[in-house]
Order: sequence, then C-alpha cells, then structure tokens
Amino acid sequence: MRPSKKQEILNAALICFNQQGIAATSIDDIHKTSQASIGSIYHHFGSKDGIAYTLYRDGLQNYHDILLEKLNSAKCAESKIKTFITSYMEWIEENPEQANYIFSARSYLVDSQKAEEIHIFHENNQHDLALIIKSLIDQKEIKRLPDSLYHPLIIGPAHQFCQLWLNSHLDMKPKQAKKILAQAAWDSLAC
Amino acid sequence: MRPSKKQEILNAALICFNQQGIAATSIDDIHKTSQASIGSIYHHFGSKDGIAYTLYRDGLQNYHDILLEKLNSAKCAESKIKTFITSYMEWIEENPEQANYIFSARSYLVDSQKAEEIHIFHENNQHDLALIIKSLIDQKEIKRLPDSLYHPLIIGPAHQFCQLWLNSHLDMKPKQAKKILAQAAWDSLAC
Amino acid sequence: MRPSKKQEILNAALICFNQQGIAATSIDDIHKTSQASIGSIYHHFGSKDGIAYTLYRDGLQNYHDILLEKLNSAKCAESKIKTFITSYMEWIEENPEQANYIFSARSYLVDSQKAEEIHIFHENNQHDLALIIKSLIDQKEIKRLPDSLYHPLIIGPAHQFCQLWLNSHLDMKPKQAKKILAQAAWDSLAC
Amino acid sequence: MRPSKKQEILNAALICFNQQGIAATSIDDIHKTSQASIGSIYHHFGSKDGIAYTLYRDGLQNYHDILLEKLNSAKCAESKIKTFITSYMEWIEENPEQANYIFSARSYLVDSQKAEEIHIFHENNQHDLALIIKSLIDQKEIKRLPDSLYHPLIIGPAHQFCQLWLNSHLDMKPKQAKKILAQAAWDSLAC
DNA sequence: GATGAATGAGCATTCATTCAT
DNA sequence: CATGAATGAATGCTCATTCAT
Repeated sequence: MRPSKKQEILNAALICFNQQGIAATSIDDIHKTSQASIGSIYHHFGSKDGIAYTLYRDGLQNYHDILLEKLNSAKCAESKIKTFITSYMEWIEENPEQANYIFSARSYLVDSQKAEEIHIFHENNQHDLALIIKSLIDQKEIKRLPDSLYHPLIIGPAHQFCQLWLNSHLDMKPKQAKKILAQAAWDSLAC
Repeated sequence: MRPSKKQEILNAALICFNQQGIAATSIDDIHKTSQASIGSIYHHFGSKDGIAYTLYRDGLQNYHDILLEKLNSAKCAESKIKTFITSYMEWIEENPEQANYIFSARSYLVDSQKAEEIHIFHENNQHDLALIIKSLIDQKEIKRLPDSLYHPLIIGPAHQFCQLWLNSHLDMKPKQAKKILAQAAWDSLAC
Repeated sequence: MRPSKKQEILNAALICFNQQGIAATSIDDIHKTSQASIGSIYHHFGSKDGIAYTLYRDGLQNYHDILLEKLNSAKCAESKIKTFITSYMEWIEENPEQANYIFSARSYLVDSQKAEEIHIFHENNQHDLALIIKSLIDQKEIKRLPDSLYHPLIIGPAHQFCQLWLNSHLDMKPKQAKKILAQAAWDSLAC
Repeated sequence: MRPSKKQEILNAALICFNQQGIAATSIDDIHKTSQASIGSIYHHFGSKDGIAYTLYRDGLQNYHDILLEKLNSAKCAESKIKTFITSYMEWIEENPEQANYIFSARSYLVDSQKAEEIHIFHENNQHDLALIIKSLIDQKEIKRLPDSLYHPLIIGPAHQFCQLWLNSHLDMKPKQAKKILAQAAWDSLAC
C-alpha cells in the first residue's frame, strides 16, 4: 500500500466533498470511497469537520507557500502585482479539485467546530500578503487607495473568472486569461 | 397581524438561513422563529427547498428589475458599465440580508430539488444582461475581449468588495467604494 | 388506545430500565417495547435523559405527596417518626418497580444533562421533611443529636431492608418488617 | 518508575470510574489518565469489566480482612456488634475513593461479564459474617429477630450516613458519628 | 388554512476489542 | 511486555415530511 491510510481518506473525502458538498457527504460515503473503516477515519481525524479542516488547511497552505515564493522572486512592483493574479490562476488551473474544495469549504468551516482554527490560519496567511502590499504603497510604487480596495482590484476579476471556470461555465482557461487580467489589475493600480 | 403568515415564514427563514446556513436550519427552527406551525409551513411552501428557492428567486428578481431599469436609463456606454457596478453595490448595501442569503443559497440550491428551476431562472436573467454587453461591443463602445472576461472585469472587484463587506471584514461601505470601482471597471473596458 | 402514547413510552421505559439498567437500555429497546416510533419518543421527551428524568420525578413526587399527607395526619412525635418508616416501606412494597427504578436512577441522573433539575427537585422535597424533623427537635419531643444523624437513624434500616428485598435477597416483605423497624427507630430517637 | 504499570492502570481507572461512572468511562479515558497504552491495558486485564472487577474485589477484600480481624479480637457481644459499625465507618473514612467505587460498582458488575465471579465472591464473604451473627443469636447474647432484620439494623444507619458523607452532603465525619450509631445499633439488638 | 403528533430513514460519533509490529 | 492503528457494530439523536383533526 503506497499512499498511507490517512492520505487515502483525504483523497476520498476530497472527491466526495466536491461531488456532493461537504454537508451532504456522510462519513459512510468517505468510508466506502476510501476503503478505510469508520473507526480508522475517526482515529485519524476525530470528526467530519476534522477531515474538512485538514483538507482545507493543507490545500490553502500549499497555495500560499507557492505564492510567497513567487512574490519573493518578483523584482519590481508590476511584477509583484501581476504575480498575485498569475499565481492564483495557475494554481487553480493546476489544482482544480483543491481549488473548488477550498472555495466551497470556507462557508462550511466558519460555522463548524474548527471556526477558531480557521480564523487563526487565515489571519496568519493574510498578514504576510498585507505586508507586501503595504511596502509597495509606502514606496509609492502603486496608487494610494483605501485599504479595502486593493484586494478587490487585484484578485477580484481573477477570482470571478476562476469561479466561473470551475463551474464549467467558460471555454477559456485561466492560463489563457491571466495575461489580460494581470495587465488590467496593474493598470488599475499603477501610479 | 399585518404581515401575512406566508411572509412571516419567509422573514423567519431568511434570519435562520443567514445565521446558521441553509443546510443547518431545520424546519423546526423556522417553525420556532416564525411562530407558524410546521403544517402551515408545508402548506405554503411544500418543502424546505421550496422556502429556500422562493427567498432566492424573489430577492434576485428584485435586484434584476432594479438593475434593468437603471441600465435602460443610462445613455452612454460609460454610464451603462458604471451602472452595473453602482447598482450592484447600492442594492447590496441596502439589502444586506438578502444579498448575503443569495450568495450562500446559490451553492445549496444547485444541488437541491429546485436545480432545474434555478437554472432556467438564471438563464433568463443573464440573457438580458448579455444582450446589453453585446450591443456595446458591436457598437465598438467598449473593447473587444474574449467573452469570458467581461463579467469578471465588470463585476469582479465589486463582488469581491461586497463579499468582504458582508462578512464584516471592512470598515468602508459599498456606496463609498462604488465610484472608484466603477471608474476602474470602465478604464479596463474603454476603447 | 386507552393509555396515551406518552404514557406507553414511560411504561415501556420503566420495564427496560429496570431489566437492563438505564445506561444499557437503548432508545431502540424502548421503541420496540412501546410500539412508539423513535421520532415520537423524542417528540415527547427530547432525550433519553428526558425519559429517565420524567420517570424519576413523577415516581418520587408521588411518594412524597403520600408521605407528606400521612405525616400531616400523624398527631404525636412517635406517630410521626414511625410514619416515616412505615410510609416508606409500604410505598416500596406497593410500587416495587418504581422504587427499584428510583434507587438506580439517582446515580445515573446526577451525572446526566438533568443534574441541575434533579438537584432542585431534591432540595425542594428535602426542605419539607427537614422542617418536620426540626419542629420535633425544637419541641423536645425527640433527642437532640447532630443533624446528620437523623436521616440515617430514621430511614437507614428501612432503606437497607428494602434494597435487599428489591434485589430478592429476602423472603420477608417490607410490610411484615415495618413494625419492628419503626419501633427500633423510635427507640433510638425518643427522649 | 515505582508503581508497576498494572497498578498505575488501576489507579487511573479508580479516578476515572469515580469521576464519570464506570459505564461512562472508556478504555481510552483510562489510557489517557494512566499513560499506559491501550494494548497494555488489555494485556493486564483482558477487558474493561476485568479492570472494574479487580478494583472491586481487591478493595472489598481489604475491607473484609480488616473487619474479620477486628471481629475476632472483640470479646463480648456488644463489642462485636459495635465493631461492625465502627470498622465500617473507619474504613470508609480512610478509604473514601475505594468505598465510593465499591458502592457504585456493585450495580454495574452484577450485569457484567463478571456477574458469576462477583456472586461467588459475595457469598464467601457474607458466609463468614453470617456465622458470627448466628453464634451470637444461638448464645442468646442478642435478640432473636427475623434473619432479614439483622443486617439492616446493624449496618443500615451507618451505611446511610456514609453514603451521604461520600456524596459530600454532610459536615460531620464517619469517625465522629460512629460512637452514637454503634450504640444505637447495640441498643436495638441487646436482649 | 392551521395544527402538531407521528414516522423512520439517515447521520455523526463512540468504544470495546483485536492484532501486527 | 508494550504499542497504537484498525475494526465495525451499536447508539443517541435529527429532521424532512405526512396526515388526521
């Protein structure tokens, strides 16, 4: 058995959660899909919310690690801003199941037992990114706008595009759209 | 008793759905919140999904009616594009509970008994709006871009902003942000 | 259907609880014994602890009502003290299932959801009885002893006897033993 | 590590059983409290009931050994009867956790796998004590009463007192009450 | 139209016990 | 002797829905 039982459970859960939604997925579904016993599932994750949280945290962490690395490689402001959009869209196109799961898990998890953990996890990640934006503003490399507008202007269109793509409403792929959306975002922020 | 029993049930359901999520709200919760008997709830709506659908359809229809009227009053292309953003943000600020519900109900309803009705309802609404965009393109009043990019570029940032505002992560209100976001959208589309 | 569904559930629960113990009795056991659906059981009692508590409270209340009435009819101190013992033993012989249940339910309920309700219920009942003892002491009709000893001296032997009888370890019945035990209790307290 | 693993498991089990009840204590609780692995617990005791039985038997045996020794040292009938009460109350005050456990374990164990063993164990112990009472009756040193009344009259009040004390409902301690209760018991039995 | 008792399938979770290492 | 992953039957409870009144 190559993948550990724990990983097999996560794989099965991701499939089930995406197909039927988290709430509509029963532990029994995961048990049947993963070939792991119910007891084993609870041994490793403690609860259904525990599985949902692990899947969410691991997926999002992976995205954030990649994003931060690319941001650090980006030299100029334009490159940094565009990296936000391109990394986002690339990761989603390359990990559509994880991306789809992460989007739908958010609303489930904030009302779950794991709400507190989720909150802390989010704060940590957002802090890193906020610092990067702040330094660009301070060095006058991008427009000074109300704080609340940076996130919508940078990632809003890309997010909207990806959501539609994940729900198969589009024929164009994220990687084909990333250049135009990255340029549009940069145009809206360039001094 | 001013509001009809039917309306009282809808009011109670909106509160419950927003507080706990649709899936986590039981008919019994709505019964207790609305003071209507369980039998009465079923008499009026037939099922839990029936309540969720009615609430969704009525809310979204109201938004669309207002949007279409404003779009029809807008004379030039710039005004039309900006109207998309400003109407969106105004309606959400004025109807935050409905807006919040509509956003969260979508994913619930597409997996419910009402999936078919939802689909048809969406298609009708989107058709009207797509025609308007199409005529602007044809008359060369906005850039020609891949079809899939118009929606993200126009409504993406406003949507992202409103989502954050509804989750109380922002101190700025939609109506305070609408001008900048409308201008940014127009800039990205203007020929 | 003469006895209400609610009563039938209580009857069935009493049988099951006495036969297998409360913890070992499943809702399914009560469902099968009572012919009431599981939903119906929960509709009426909310939880397994709810059934256990109702059964306990109703049984004990019935005993207390009878005891208080008899105590009020007793004229002299000797008669009052002996009434404690005889009423106790009579009630237990006449209601062995309830008595058996009450004894075994106590330890279960104090660790249950209903712990708080049980505590209040006990306090109310004990208050009435404590007042009666107190007045006998104040009027010097029985010996002055440390407060903690009255209950053991009065009811201790009768309680022990009844416990053994309920567990079928005795051939003698409570009503046959009550005279001797009542006299012994009176002897230990008479001035 | 001074106490053997086996003893550590017993210590942990006693704490858990007293805090939550035997039925409500899981092997996992004992595992966490004792720092012994689940496998180790099963290696030493075979089952949960095995732990419960060992704890019960060892505790009660210890009490009986002490009681019998003291009874053998008592010369006269009065001394023997009073020894029953005083030994009981002393042991309980000195071993409150064990005493508390023994009282609550009885009802659990008679419905367990160990029912048979418990029954035999009880019979052996009771036989010794019954012989002592019988000899006092035969030698006309105490009143002749129905057999069923000796146990309640001798130990009933002391038992009741100790139960209340163990549940922290009393401020007086067993050793402070033993003289009065021993005297009362002797008075009720003296010829 | 209104009421709420009744239904029973379905669910998350627990837990004693086994066994390979 | 020790470990802890694995098992799966059993349990308390929920909840959408029906229907007699």
